[in-house]
Amino acid sequence: MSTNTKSFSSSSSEDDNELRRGPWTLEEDTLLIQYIARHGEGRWNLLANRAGLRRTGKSCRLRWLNYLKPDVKRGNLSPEEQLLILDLHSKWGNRWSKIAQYLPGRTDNEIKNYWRTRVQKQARHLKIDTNSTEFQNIIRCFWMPRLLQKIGDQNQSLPSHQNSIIAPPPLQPQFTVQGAVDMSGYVYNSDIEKQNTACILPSESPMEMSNTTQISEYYPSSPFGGPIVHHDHSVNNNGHDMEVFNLANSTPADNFYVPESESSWLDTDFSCSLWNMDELLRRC
DNA sequence: AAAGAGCTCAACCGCCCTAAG
DNA sequence: TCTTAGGGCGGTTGAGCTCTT
Repeated sequence: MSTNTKSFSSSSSEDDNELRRGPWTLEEDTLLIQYIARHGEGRWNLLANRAGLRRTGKSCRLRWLNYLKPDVKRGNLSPEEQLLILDLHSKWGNRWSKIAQYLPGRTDNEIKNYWRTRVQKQARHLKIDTNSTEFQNIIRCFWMPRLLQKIGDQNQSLPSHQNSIIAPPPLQPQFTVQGAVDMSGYVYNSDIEKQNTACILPSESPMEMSNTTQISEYYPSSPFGGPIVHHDHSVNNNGHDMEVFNLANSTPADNFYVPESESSWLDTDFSCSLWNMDELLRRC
């Protein structure tokens, strides 16, 4: 959206010394860009004066960083970026600027807006607090896997090399929990707080989930697009040590085999750190 | 076609931290 | 040590756009 088309609140009769507020004009943008091109960023109050802008230093800084800076990326967030935001927010909370450091070209303002308009909206619809364990589980169990599927779909158009990881089968909805439909099309339980489990369990699983050992092996989200119910070690035909990951509702043919030497790319708690997933997807 | 509701996102506010004097 | 200015950051607002009825 171009703010240059918005109405301007200041009148032509306003005091010349009065600071301007509201949408920036094309002329102001040009002044700011030209000044920074010549003198660089920083000392924003001084910059505002010397550039001839009747704006506060803060306003200039914000306009530059969030809109005018050449490397600012426009347009919708990609699934990868959305996934990273969800993952990093689960770790750091509302540390928007810190999260933005991991999304080149995206501003903290943009990420904050995404969180408030997309993520918080879902929580409101479900009447769940975004900081609650329930909502975190929904993100981990349904939203993130769905984004991973989208990323996988995108990557399927690329040449694949069946090397270290066996390509996953198309992710089918593995949960039959009754409830609302989230923005990614999955069905989840809107009354989740009534569940006693810490995470949403698949309704059907090839693994018996009742004993303590196997439940301790259950990870609701994984880089492979679904919950991991078991993992083990094996040796392949070439004599290489492999880690074997079993997903819910999978057959042995669907297992994911990751060389031991590569498994360090996985988070120990399978919390879907994007850098690890990115690397895994690249290697698929 | 019109009106109202809902959504998006640029911009502002106010608090906090840090460095310089 | 205290004061002050600059800058960073998270929260909030509201104009304009889009969607729905």
